[in-house]
Amino acid sequence: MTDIVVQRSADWLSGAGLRPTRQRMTLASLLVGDGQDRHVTAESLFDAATDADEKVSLATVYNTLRAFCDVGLMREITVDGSKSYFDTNMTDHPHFYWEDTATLTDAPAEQLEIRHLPDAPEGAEIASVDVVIRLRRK
Amino acid sequence: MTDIVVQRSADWLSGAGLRPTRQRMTLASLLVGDGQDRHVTAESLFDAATDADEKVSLATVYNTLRAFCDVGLMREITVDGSKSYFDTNMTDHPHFYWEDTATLTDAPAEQLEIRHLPDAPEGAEIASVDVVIRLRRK
DNA sequence: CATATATATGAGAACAGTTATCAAAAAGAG
DNA sequence: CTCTTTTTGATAACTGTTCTCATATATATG
Repeated sequence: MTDIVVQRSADWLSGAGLRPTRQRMTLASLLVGDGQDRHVTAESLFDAATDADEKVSLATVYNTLRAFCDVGLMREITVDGSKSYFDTNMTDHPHFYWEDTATLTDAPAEQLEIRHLPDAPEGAEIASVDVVIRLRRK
Repeated sequence: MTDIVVQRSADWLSGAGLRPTRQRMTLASLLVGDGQDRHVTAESLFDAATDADEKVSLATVYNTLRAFCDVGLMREITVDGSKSYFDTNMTDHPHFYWEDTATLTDAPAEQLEIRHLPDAPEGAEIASVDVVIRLRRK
């Protein structure tokens, strides 16, 4: 883990008021260490940590992903009934879901233009609008 | 179950080439018996059958919902990580997801106007576009 | 630096939703 | 009817996730 990765990870955590424990630093560096956004499942992040020879329990991966969401560092994306996906990109944007590999990537937000949205029914307000573009390999 | 409900349910099944067993007729009548579209989970449909004093096992509810999807009578909608939702409305349309009750309803398709959609990445094509409007009660 | 207090971790149990198993029952064909 | 195929359902198994709680770690305080 280079200095800049450590720095970025530490900043990311402290900016949200989270203590920089060894496990959180490990996961943070895997998530935002290179300054890029990332989409993970609990399992994929656990595997990534294991591959990097970092010991983090699966329970902690779950706890930590939830903690990151709670403090607004990540958001949960619902694309598939069976697994939860988490995204470090907090801006409002659509997603590509690759059906063959069950992976999630960002779709360019500037290419989505919604001209009109259904009105929220009486007594309700729109909390968010999720757009998932399902892709099939040609 | 009135004649028209029986008729509609039988037609719905036979149109898809499915045998009209007692269980399928029960579930079909609950789903499309009144000619309206419906959104269910396996559990909600099982409960509805139970409430109607019709004996259908939970396993059969799952089998049947999958069978209905396989033959194109229904589609599965992904809105929430924990449960699968099924919709009898096969047209392309957005959904309202009511966060407080975890229920799904149709949003008026004619009120959604997508002017431009991100291009599918090289080597991929768009299979479908899911739009879920999350609602919060005011 | 030492120690107290609050917080985080992890092994494994528990849990929810769903799928698989497979013998018994029911549907349709001949 | 009888035979063959399909469907059903009780229950076990499975998957992803959450819970439990003793132990370990981080930070605050003296």
